[in-house]
Amino acid sequence: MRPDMPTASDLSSHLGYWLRYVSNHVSHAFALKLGSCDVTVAEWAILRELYGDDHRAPSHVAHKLGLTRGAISKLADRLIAKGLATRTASASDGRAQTLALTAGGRRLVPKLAALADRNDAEFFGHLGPKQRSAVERILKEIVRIRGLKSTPID
Amino acid sequence: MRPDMPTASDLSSHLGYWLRYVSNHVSHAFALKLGSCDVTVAEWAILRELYGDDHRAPSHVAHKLGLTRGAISKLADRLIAKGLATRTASASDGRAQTLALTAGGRRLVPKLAALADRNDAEFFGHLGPKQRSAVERILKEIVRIRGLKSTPID
DNA sequence: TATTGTTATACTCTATAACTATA
DNA sequence: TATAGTTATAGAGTATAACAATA
Repeated sequence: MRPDMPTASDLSSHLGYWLRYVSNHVSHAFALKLGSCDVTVAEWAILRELYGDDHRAPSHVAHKLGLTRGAISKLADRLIAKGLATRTASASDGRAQTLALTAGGRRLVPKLAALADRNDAEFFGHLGPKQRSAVERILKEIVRIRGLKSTPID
Repeated sequence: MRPDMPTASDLSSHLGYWLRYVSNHVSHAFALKLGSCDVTVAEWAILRELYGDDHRAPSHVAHKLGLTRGAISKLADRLIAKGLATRTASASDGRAQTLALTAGGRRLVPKLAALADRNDAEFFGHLGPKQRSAVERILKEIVRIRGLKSTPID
């Protein structure tokens, strides 16, 4: 370091930086695993969402995942093309649609979840249960706080 | 939840999932702030790297940031086009290059760091100092462990 | 042959904005 | 007019692989 250099705060201290660094690598490793099932990380997020909460409006999924409706629309197209999900028009509201898993999609989710388990173990397996749950709690807390604060996404 | 549904491990328990969720939002919010200085998040990572460790080989930067040389090459092009960095041929090795900040680039880093500070505060400001340093330690530890394990990136 | 870097190509991810159809 | 959803467009981010120059 140069003694005459402005500190620029402490460059190594931004949590966002390390979060992005680690997240990029965790997601990339996971993407390689999911690739063996021809599914991407973003697709997995939707499958996972629909698995617990089937027949949902695209806008609901968008809100849950923190994405725009346009993004969900495109991802849903891919899932449908792969035979993993369906899109159904609502009977009561001509504008509304519903997303759901096909039988194949539903069967696939536990397999993908096993890959997610393995990926998690590779990156976080060394953490003790207390550390692990502390991280999980902190992340979910941020989502909660930001979720309340956030203006509608589009 | 459907009582007959296979558990698929616990879908809400993948740290990688929450990490990606939070990281995406933190990075997006940061990108909006950096946009006011016409800098992207990936460009910031390089500027930040060169600020503390100037005149570095692209391959060194790639290794530090966990990216490929091709990715650095493209990002460096953009930084050079913006007048924030320079690329210099090595005298001793005809293949080697060196990246460094321009005076303007060096002046810009503290401003960007202030934006990073602000972004961090928005997302992590509610954490106590102990929580904060715990998260930081855990993230850096993962980088350390994975760094040792990882095969060269290309 | 091995290494440093660049370039060409291709995808995913995601947003914004315009648009369609319905309410 | 407002809302649900789709589509068009665009750009960031990144990888892989082929390539050129040098060692």
